[in-house]
Amino acid sequence: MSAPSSAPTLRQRRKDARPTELIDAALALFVEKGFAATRSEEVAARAGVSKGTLYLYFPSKEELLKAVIRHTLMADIARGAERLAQESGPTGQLLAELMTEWWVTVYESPSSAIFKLVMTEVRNFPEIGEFYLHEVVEPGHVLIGTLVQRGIDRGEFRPVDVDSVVHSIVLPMVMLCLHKHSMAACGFIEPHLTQPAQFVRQHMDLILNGLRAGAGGASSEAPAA
Amino acid sequence: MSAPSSAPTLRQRRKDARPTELIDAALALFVEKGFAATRSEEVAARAGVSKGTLYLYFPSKEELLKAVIRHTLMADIARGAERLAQESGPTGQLLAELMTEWWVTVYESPSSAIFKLVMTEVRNFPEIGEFYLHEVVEPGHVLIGTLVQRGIDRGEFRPVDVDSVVHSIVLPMVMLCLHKHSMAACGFIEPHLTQPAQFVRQHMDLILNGLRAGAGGASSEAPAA
Amino acid sequence: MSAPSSAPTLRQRRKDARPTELIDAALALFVEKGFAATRSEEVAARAGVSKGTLYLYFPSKEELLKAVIRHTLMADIARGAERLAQESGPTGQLLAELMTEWWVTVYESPSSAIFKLVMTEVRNFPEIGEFYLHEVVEPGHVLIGTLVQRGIDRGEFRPVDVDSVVHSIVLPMVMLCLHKHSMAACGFIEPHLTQPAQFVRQHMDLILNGLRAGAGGASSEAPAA
Amino acid sequence: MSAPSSAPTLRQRRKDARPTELIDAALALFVEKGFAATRSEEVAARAGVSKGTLYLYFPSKEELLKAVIRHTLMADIARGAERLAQESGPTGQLLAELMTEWWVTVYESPSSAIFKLVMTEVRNFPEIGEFYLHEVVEPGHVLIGTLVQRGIDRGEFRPVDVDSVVHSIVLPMVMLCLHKHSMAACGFIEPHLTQPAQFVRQHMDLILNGLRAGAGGASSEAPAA
DNA sequence: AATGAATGAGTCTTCATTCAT
DNA sequence: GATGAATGAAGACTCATTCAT
Repeated sequence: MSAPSSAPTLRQRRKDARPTELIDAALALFVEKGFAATRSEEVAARAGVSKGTLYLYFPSKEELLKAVIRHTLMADIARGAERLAQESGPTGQLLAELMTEWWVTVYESPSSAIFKLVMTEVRNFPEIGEFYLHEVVEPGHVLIGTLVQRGIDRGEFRPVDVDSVVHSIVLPMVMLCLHKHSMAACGFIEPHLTQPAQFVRQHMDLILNGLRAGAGGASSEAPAA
Repeated sequence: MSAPSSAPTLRQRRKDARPTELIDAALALFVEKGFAATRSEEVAARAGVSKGTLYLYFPSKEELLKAVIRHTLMADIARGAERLAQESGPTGQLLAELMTEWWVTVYESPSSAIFKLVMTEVRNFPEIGEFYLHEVVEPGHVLIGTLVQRGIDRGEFRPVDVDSVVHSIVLPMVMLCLHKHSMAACGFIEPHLTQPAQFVRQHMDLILNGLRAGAGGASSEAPAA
Repeated sequence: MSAPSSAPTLRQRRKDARPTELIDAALALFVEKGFAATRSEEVAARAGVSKGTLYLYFPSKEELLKAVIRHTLMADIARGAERLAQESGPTGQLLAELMTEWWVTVYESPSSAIFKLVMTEVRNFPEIGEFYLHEVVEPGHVLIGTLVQRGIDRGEFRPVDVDSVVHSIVLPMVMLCLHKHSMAACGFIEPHLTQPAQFVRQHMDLILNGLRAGAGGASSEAPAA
Repeated sequence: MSAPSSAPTLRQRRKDARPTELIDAALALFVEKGFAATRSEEVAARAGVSKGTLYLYFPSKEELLKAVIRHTLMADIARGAERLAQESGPTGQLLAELMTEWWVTVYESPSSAIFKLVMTEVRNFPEIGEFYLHEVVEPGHVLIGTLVQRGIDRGEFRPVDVDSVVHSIVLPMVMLCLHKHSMAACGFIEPHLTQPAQFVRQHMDLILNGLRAGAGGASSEAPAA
């Protein structure tokens, strides 16, 4: 209807950015107030558009939620895998570095919010869980698990239950992200839980020490169930 | 219709039981669907009463939420403290036993659901966070922290940052509870995350090994921040 | 079920008083908040009984309303008529005395509240209007009208439209009652409107002066329409 | 479907008209059934819109009530004052004309309904009373009082209590309005109370005659309190 | 494409009324 | 008779979604 020459550039740029802007706005609000308690008009307002525009890009609030999760994770999913490519030196050190760099990044990025969102909404939208499990949990678990196994194989680590160790390593990091978007976001701050770099380092130090080859079980009980 | 002998108390008995029945129903639903997405009528129905009856005992849905948290935690709060009274033997063993018994109990009890509920709702109802922080987080942290410090003082553990270790110990346990009521409740089960007894034992074994006196930091970096 | 000898006295007295107590409580609340905005439990509470007891005496809230109006008016209806019996002396003086004594009494009695109640609720419960019209408005109008006519017949008053004069006489008095239970009850007091005795005297003085025989129409216009 | 010429304003025109349409609908219903007994959906329906639309323009039923009173009075408030500007001729005539023209207008206009609404709802919403007192009662009282005083000062009227006379003049007019929206609206019609023009004229004739200079108090009692 | 007025299904909450005790 | 726990119909208000402009 108008001249196609120069106009499309600016308008096009905005148009392309819209979905992302809406997703970012939705992520922030869904994580803050929960999906059910967030009004779609709020999302639109935060993205600087009107209610109607939201429905131009997403057919419903629920689809917006799914888009939020898919889109936000895409960015950070691969990151960890890349890290692994640079394997070199002793496994412990690699593991410590991987966790530190990766998790601090995740903690600071919008991805950290996804953990809370998934936790909060899986039971209402199980598809979310499926996606999250296959795209995030499993690859991540395998990644860390592979490293731990390598350490055992090389004799750097004592023989332990790999899956269990992976959880001992990862769960606190996930918890940190959840905390950031729940208690911490309300001002209930505990120093250690809001300085992820420091905590990850100390946590990995403790874990790696616990993995050190040559040491038996620490307690008087056997490590196995 | 019924024997007149026990009749006089029947009504009263029901009345006394109502708040608890309603709270239990509410806990289950709030944790499953979230506070905002749970209709008050559903809560009433699950408790076996009508909509109106709910409002006979709680002035609003929001007050019901607060009652749920207060009431449910009360039961389990003291439990941990009691455990500590039985201190004896080496600190590591005590710590492992404490964590195992206490957390398996918490994990199986309704209290485990509270973690999710608090996480999910703090940002909408900050009073909840205050209560949770003072009544649960802080006492628990102090309890474990005291034990770790004792271990260090007695030379059983190497010197480490106590707060950080407490988090390394506790966060995975909390995460287990969250997982139970989110992913696991949807059927996305990871074996280790749904057998808390086994995991706690292996986790504590790893941690205690990492705390063993005589060992330096595992990684090339210094243990202190 | 119990001995009929002495017990019935006290209990019976209370029982007989109940309906009246409930009616008084209802009148006060219906006039204050309106019928629709008054909860039946409030009425019961104000009468010192429980919700259920109210329904022992009145089959529904609406029947209670009608009972309130019937019962409350009964007392004061006859009063005016009695006054008239004592006719003696000049009509003007009789009229002034009648209005002063009668209306000050009505203004102070619960009957004054009835005016507001009827006004407020007729449109929802027209039966009320019928009753009020036949039992209160018409007798009262006839009573005053008869006196005015007598004054004219005797040559004490100039010839005027009797019905119109009756309204000029009575409407301000009714208005005083309405004011008492609306604006004045909220603290918006205008001195003249809350000292009925004084106002009635001055009002009647003005009216009677206006009725004085020997005077033509006051304005330049003819008195007739 | 419609001509595209005037189209651009159609939507806007409707939007601008909505608040007034809603207020008119609300006035009619609140006066008919009372505020508490009127459902907000009824108001919307009478204005030809849906429930939701009402809340687009007024945040709550209570705010709608206040808007009704403010908005409806605005129109007629100034009217009386304007009338006074045309002062000329003898005070009595001016007063009679003022009352006749002004009150017949008020009686026929929606403002007449406001008297009932205020009376009915002040005790539940005292702010209404404040507004009504300052914007209607006091200005009106002063307006009439000034005229009466002028008549006394000029020797046209005998000395009387001005405030009392103002009430003798005004209260019946207000009562007429109340009657119109209560008993009369139910079909309980008394001829004089529904022909305001005629009544006002006769009423003012009576009053002005009663104010005539040169006449003493009519009754045997002194005119002063 | 963007807007925001309009809708009405859905939810919280109240309250007249019932009935077991 | 008296009570008050329980009910559920009804009403205020919200919000996802549509659609005329």
